[in-house]
Amino acid sequence: MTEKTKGLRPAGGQPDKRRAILTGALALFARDGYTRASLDGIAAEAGVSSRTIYNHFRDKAQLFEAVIQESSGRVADTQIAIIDRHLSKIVDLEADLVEFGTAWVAVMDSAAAPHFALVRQIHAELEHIPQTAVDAWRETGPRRVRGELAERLGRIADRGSLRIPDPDRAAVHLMLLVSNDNLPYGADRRNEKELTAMVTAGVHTFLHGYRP
Amino acid sequence: MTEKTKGLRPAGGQPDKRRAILTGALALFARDGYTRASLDGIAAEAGVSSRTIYNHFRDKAQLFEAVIQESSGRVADTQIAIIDRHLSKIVDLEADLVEFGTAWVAVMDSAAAPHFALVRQIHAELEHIPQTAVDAWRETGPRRVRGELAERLGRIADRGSLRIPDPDRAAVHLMLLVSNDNLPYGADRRNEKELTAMVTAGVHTFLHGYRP
DNA sequence: TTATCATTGCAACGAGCGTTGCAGTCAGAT
DNA sequence: ATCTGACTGCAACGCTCGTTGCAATGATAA
Repeated sequence: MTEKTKGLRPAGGQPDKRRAILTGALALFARDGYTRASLDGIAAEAGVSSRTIYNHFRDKAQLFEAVIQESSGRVADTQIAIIDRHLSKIVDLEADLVEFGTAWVAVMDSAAAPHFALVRQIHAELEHIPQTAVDAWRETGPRRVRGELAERLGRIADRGSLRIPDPDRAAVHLMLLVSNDNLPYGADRRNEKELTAMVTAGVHTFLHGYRP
Repeated sequence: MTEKTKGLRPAGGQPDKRRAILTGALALFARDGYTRASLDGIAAEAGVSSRTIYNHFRDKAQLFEAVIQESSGRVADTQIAIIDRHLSKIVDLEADLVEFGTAWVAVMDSAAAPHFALVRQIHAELEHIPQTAVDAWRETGPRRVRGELAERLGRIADRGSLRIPDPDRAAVHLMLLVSNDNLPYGADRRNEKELTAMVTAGVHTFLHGYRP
């Protein structure tokens, strides 16, 4: 509303409105969850009439699934970029892994923080989301990222720097260790120093667990 | 309703009713989450009039917090029992850790499955639960378990079987690795063989990461 | 028996929410 | 200028839910 519309508009609603809706819906779904988040709240957050949402999405459920898909794809791209940037050319394996882990937790805690709050909502709502949507999300999100990371680790193992019997499992282990999976086991909120200490310790454990 | 009341009854409602309410509320809160779960549904699940719930608990929020506390304490006791049973007397460290991990994931997947579904709901609802309740839960639940496991690991390290700079971190790493943290990274549902493979691989990584 | 008390069923309230219809407005395309 | 289509504000619907009040029931303790 506060901005002027510019450019052509394809069929099915204006794309900037759609993007605004998706962004606002991500924010509210992430914070409040599917049931608690209201369409009026989403509309307000997006700066859009609540009636417009029904111009772009069939109902609340489909909006939720669209938000999941959109956010998952975007974040997966970001994570894969981090993987490519830090794990393509290896010079010092431990140092490169630490830098990878640092970038990993940084993006999880800042830019992609709403997305991972949404992921917690998804995990809580799993019984109420149609299986097809869950499968689609897993495929375009975590599975794709895990596959990319597993491939990189496998390539490093081929060069002899690691011994990895199961690349998928190694990828999961590395992600778990460097991110502490969002403090589930009673950890406090971390400052900068504790954060790098966590990443370093995780990389250390991973490295000695998979080093030949 | 269907059972006869027996024994004395202390002030504030009958204890079997209270337990039935807590059990039913755990089941529904775990499956549906705080907002979606209705008091009528909980009352039906518990075999109790919805009016009776207000005899035992002030409102829905306090019932939720009571369920969290009750379930967390019970499950923490179970987990600590597993820790004591498998990590007190060490004969073969790797074998004992694998047995520990096997019992760990078994209880998470069966007896305590509703509790960990509830934990996922807590993680999703964190912004809507009073800080005091969150702190109380962390203390009687994950923190207490982590402390117990850290102490055991530290004692093993004192005997020279492990080299552990930070026992708390080591405890978190071990729990993450043996449980894969409830398949967040795109893992499929596991059968029995994959489950032991997961535990074994996790123990292997942990052990080589922390072995001197 | 009588008194106490937890439990129950029912009715009611007020609020919030998803969803739809309708009329009006505004910007771009012909 | 006219037409098209998207957006908006408003009102309304039906529904669910948390919560409370009230009268009735049944069991226990004196």
